[in-house]
Order: sequence, then C-alpha cells, then structure tokens
Amino acid sequence: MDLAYLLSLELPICKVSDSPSNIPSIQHWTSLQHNLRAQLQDVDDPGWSLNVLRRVGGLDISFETGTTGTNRATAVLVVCELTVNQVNDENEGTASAMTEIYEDAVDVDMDLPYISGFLFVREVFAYELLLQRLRKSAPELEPDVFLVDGSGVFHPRQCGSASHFGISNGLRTIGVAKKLLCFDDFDKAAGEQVEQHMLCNFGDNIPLVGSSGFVYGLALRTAHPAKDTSSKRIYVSIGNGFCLESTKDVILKCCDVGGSYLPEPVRLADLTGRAIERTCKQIHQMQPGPEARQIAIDISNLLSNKSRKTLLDMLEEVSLDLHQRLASVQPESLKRKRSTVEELFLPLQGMYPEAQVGVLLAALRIEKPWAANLHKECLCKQRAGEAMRVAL
DNA sequence: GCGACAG
DNA sequence: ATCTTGTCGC
Repeated sequence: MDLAYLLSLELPICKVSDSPSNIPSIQHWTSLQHNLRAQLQDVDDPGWSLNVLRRVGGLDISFETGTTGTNRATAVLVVCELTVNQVNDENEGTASAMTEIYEDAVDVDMDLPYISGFLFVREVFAYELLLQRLRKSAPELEPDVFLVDGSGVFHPRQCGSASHFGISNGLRTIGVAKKLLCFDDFDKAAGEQVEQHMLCNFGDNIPLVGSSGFVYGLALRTAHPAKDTSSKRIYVSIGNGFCLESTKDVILKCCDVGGSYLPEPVRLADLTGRAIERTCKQIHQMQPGPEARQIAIDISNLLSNKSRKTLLDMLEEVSLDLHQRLASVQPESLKRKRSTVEELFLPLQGMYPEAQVGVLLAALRIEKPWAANLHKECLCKQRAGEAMRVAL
C-alpha cells in the first residue's frame, strides 16, 4: 500500500497533512480483512456438487454518469435459475440455460473514495442491503452462490470484497474481476506474464501464482472462440465456501449459456444498473433533484416489463402536458378497464403525486428485454420507497 | 523520485 | 467505475 497514493485521494476521514499513523480507518480495515481471512473456507461445503446448483446471484454497481460532484450509484442483485432443457438436439447429456428470476436495485451514495485493496468499503454495504431485501421479500429465491464483481482471495490480504461479503454473511461467493490486481506478492511482472499467455478455447486457464507460491485464482477464457475473437478473459478467485476447482466449474457453467465473456448473472446485473443509470440521466435533464434516482429505481424494481408497457400506453393515449403533476391526471380519463387503472395507475399516482408526467413516462420507458419473463407482484401490494434510499 | 493499483 | 471513437459482425 502506497501511502502517498492514499493521501492524494484526500480521504474525507483524514486530513492530508496527517501522518500515516493517523489513518485509523485504513488500519482498522486492514485488521478486519486479516480477521475475516482467518475464517475463510477454501474447500467445498460438505455435500456440495455442481449437480445441486440451482440458483446463482450476480452483484454489481453502476455509477452515475455525467454529473460531477455527488457520487451516486445503483447497486443491483440479479438471481438466475439454471434450467435443464428437455430437448437435447445434440448427444450431449445436459444443455442448460439461465433465466432471471429476481432482480432488485438500490440507490447508494458513495462518500468514500475507491482505494485499491479496500473495495469492500464502498460496495459490501450495498450488497448486504440487497441480501436483506431478498431475504425479506423472496427468501425462497436465495441463490446457492453469489458472484461478486471484484475479487475474492486474489487480494493483498487474501480477502477481497467477494470474500469479505461471503465470510461476513456465511455465503458461498466467487470473485469475478475483469482486470488484474497487482500487489507485492503478485506484482506487475507476474501480471504481465499472465496477460501475455494466450487462452484460446473456452475453459482454458492459467493459475495466478504469487511469488510466495500461493495460488490466488485463475485467468480464465470464458468466451467461445467462434463467438468472440477478442482475447478477453476474467480473473476468478475463491470468494468463500468453495475450492478453486469448484469455483471454476460454477463460472464456466454460468458463462457458456450467454453470449458474453461475463457470467450471466453478473452480466444481467450490469445491464440493469446501466439501464437505470441511463434513465436517471434522462429524468435529471427534465427535473433536477435527488428524487429522480428514486423514481427510476422504484419503477425498475416494482413493475414488470408488461406492466410498464401497459402504463405507458395508458398515459400516452390521453394527451397530457408533460409538466403537469401526476396528481392532476384524472383516472376517469384513462381508456382502460377499471381494474387495470386501479392496479397500476392509482398506486403509481399515490406514490408520486408531485412528480411530473414527463418524468414518469421517462421512467416507464426503461428497456430491460432480458427481464421479459420476470414477474413482479402487483403494485398495490408493494410498499413504495421502503428501505430503498441509503446513504453509505 | 514517479507512476500504477479490483470497482 | 465512467468518458471516447471507430470498427467488426449479425
């Protein structure tokens, strides 16, 4: 850890003029990582096998674009279910696919800067919130394993954010990084060795070995050469609850179902976060203020693609002033069955009476084709804004 | 001494 | 993480 680098970030928790020993948080975080590392489980849970894998979670955070100053972001949890296709046109035994069965997003406010080696400070709090919300609203959908955008044991103290999240919450986790992390035991030279090594076929991999001999993880080719000619690979590491071999097996299973080099649940969480951020940006141009993010996230969380489409059609059919408040729209003017208006429009109006019609239309236009079959409970049964806004 | 460092 | 531009492929 380079202290000059840390100080140059102007951490709000310490003054730039402080001497290195006066950075309590860094020391605290470091010892927390050492404590957690001692509890890390790097062998398979008893009874684990790839055959029992049913659900896989993906966690990712997307950042606000454009606006300077405030550092807001959207954290997303997606849960996918592994489905075995009955129809095997080839002689292979199991052709499988992954379907999104759960999706949740929360607004996060990042006060703290990103510091290499301490990613957990920024991200794990949001992941824990998403976990609590999952356990509260759909405990039966809890995944068998969580894929975390970041690394696990591939870390200077062998406790990256994936391990941190897994150990703290007693979960099986895997770290999925898109870039190599370099530190004293796995330095730039070791990293270059790995990057130069060609990985040609799906599943090809080389270990990430530190100068101490410790195996931090794998560089893994996860794209099929026919589909993706680029040399993109991911760097996977044990998070918690698996050995490295099983970690690799789970990742490969999540990768050969989609068209990306990213495991499907992580890819979908990423797409969802980006879609929400795009919508936030559009809303923000019409109506500056913090409520824009909340509306975009609520609409994404609470309404299925189908319900959003219905509401959009309903509101577009009647000519409305985009600047008028939602509360001023007469439900009687909407050309839809009374039950449809009661289930969709009235709850929406109750949630955002003050919002401009144009803002709601923008939020309803969010595109998430990958979630086409995702079912959401009807709006009137949901409680709006509950625990959705957090400040980290 | 300088730059680089998962997201 | 995000911005950018062009390029390749379906």
